[in-house]
Amino acid sequence: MVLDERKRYILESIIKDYVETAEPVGSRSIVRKHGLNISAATVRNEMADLEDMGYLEQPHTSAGRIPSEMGFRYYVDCMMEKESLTDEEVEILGKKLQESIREWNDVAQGIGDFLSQVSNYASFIIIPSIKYSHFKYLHLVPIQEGQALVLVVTDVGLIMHRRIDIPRGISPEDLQAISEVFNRVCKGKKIMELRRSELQILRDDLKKRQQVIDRALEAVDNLLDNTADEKVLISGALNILKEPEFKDLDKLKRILTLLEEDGLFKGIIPDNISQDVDILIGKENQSEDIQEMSLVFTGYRTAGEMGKMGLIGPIRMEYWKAAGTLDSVRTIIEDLLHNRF
Amino acid sequence: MVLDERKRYILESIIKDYVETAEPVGSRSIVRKHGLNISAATVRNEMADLEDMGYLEQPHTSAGRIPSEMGFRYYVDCMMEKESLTDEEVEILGKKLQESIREWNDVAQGIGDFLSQVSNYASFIIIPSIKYSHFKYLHLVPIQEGQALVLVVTDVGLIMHRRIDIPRGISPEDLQAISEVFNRVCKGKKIMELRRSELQILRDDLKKRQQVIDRALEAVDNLLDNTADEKVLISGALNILKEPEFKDLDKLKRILTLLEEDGLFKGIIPDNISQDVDILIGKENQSEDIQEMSLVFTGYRTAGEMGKMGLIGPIRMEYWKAAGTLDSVRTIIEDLLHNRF
DNA sequence: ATTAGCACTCAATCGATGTGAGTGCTAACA
DNA sequence: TGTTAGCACTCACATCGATTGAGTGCTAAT
Repeated sequence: MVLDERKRYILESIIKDYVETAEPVGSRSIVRKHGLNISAATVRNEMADLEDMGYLEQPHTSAGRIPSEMGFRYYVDCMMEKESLTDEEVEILGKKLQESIREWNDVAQGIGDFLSQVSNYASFIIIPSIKYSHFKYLHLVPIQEGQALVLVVTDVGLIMHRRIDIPRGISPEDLQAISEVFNRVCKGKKIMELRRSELQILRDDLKKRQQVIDRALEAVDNLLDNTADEKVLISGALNILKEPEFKDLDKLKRILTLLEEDGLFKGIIPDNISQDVDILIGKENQSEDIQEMSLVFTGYRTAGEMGKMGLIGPIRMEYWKAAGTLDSVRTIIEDLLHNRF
Repeated sequence: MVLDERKRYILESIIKDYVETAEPVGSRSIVRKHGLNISAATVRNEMADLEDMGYLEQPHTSAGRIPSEMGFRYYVDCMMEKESLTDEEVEILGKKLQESIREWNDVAQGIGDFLSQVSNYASFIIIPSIKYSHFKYLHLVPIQEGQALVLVVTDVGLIMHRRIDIPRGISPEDLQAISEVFNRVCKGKKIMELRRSELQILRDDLKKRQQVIDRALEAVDNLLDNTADEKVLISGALNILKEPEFKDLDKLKRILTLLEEDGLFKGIIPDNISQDVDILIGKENQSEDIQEMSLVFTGYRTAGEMGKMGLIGPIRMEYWKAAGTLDSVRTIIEDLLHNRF
């Protein structure tokens, strides 16, 4: 559907005003605020047209208009210009990342915090499952008599550990030797292939140290069970308290619960995701739970796998800023991942 | 102040009713619900007395009475019987703990979750700073050419790690040797004494491996900076959404923010804390931010240090259940800590 | 095609009124 | 002297109608 210049301008004005104030926008206030040299009556006619076409709606007869979800969709598809991070904001993020040169988990948390602070919406960032990353290194470290640490390192530099009990009398050299066997067998395998059953071969190989290997295998199993899933980090959930549309306690409760309970959240993010910024407005969301919210999200590439991140806000959302921010942040962190890890 | 039997019974009735319903309690409903064989008028006289003494108050002239903070205090001090966990609940906790035989951090999180679920209030659990625990073991583990892992183990079994860059040409044997020097010098020191300046001695000792030691020292510094403070875990913050006293959005926002932002929370928990269950009701709290809430908390002993945990709810709180729960959980986790770590 | 003018709509606000749960006081009673 | 029935009084809360005002749609003039 093609709109003429003036209709586009009016639609945009209404969207900007409505996003800012959360109030229906009237014809008078448009001419006043946006310096049009046509009369309110003309605007009214145009608005009536836009409503017929489905881009606007009226809460009730004597109120102004608000953009419909379709109106937002049109704006996002045909008119929006993404607003990237300012230099200042980029600098802030840079500093934040420099402070935490630590594990990627921490970095991700930092990025999530940044996203929610700069946008004033709730942010999420999903770290891809380690299942598909590659095993690099296993080390058995003696901790004290009777205990050792199983240390697993992956190719993206993720480090996981578990403590195990070992029989007395196993020397550090024994542990070293066992580690070496592990590494020989597992080199380059995918993490998800380190399953116990497939490593039984080791056990048969080295009868004598059977018990240590058994324990180590258990630890690896355990690590996989507990960390293999993708990880969801939410930041700034309380930002939604700022939005007037959630002054209703029940709504608020539903949404906060959705954001706080790990399990619930995963369901609302689409599976197939690209490196473009994608937008789902209100009922466009598959999951009913967030059909009164909008989702702006993108994928980021990390060592072969695809992570996801995005922002969650009201339908009346600053899509231009949200989309621009995500664009900027994605390129920044992909650079970072490429250079640092 | 001593109250006669009947006044005590009436006070208790009012507290139980008010905690349950959050509504002012009238004289009629007391005789009705609690099967007293005196008339409402008599109860009214008693209530007037209790109000004069400060144990009750009236929101307005024509409403029923609600317990004052002083009334709750009297109840807690002189009448309350703690209600321990049921056998069922103990079993649930046991199962939960068995599932997570992992790090103490995870166990603590599990306990926090349990507390908030079983009580329907927000829970907190504070893991004491590792500053005062003792260094047990340091290990430098080669990860790949040019990188090593600094592994620090404390006497309570906490394991921390940081990755460092090392010059090419350092062999695993070199790392082993350096580790041994570290361990010799640091054995039995408190973690907070592992500060860089005090370990310079190492550096002078081994000119040749200077750079590795430098990096390792940096890593240790870094670990201390980032993990040395006590750690606060909050669970079930959203439980406060259930309480009618927080239907006011502003209040709600203040309190949720307090619970979600790490820094803010520490200020509201008293410093000196014993292994008894302690209760702070409303304005008894030092911190203004939670003077419209109550705090029920206790200390737990872990390897020499004192951790803290507790529940946060409205003034109209089920103190008996909260206090009993904390009592039970404390003994359970002290057993656990004693046996397992 | 645009605009001024005007009647119309309807949410929101305000005030008056009624209702009811609960109290305090008094006088009678055991 | 403690207890109780009776009754007038208070006050939050709900309900109803009137008023207000921002905004619309329609019509007729430009």
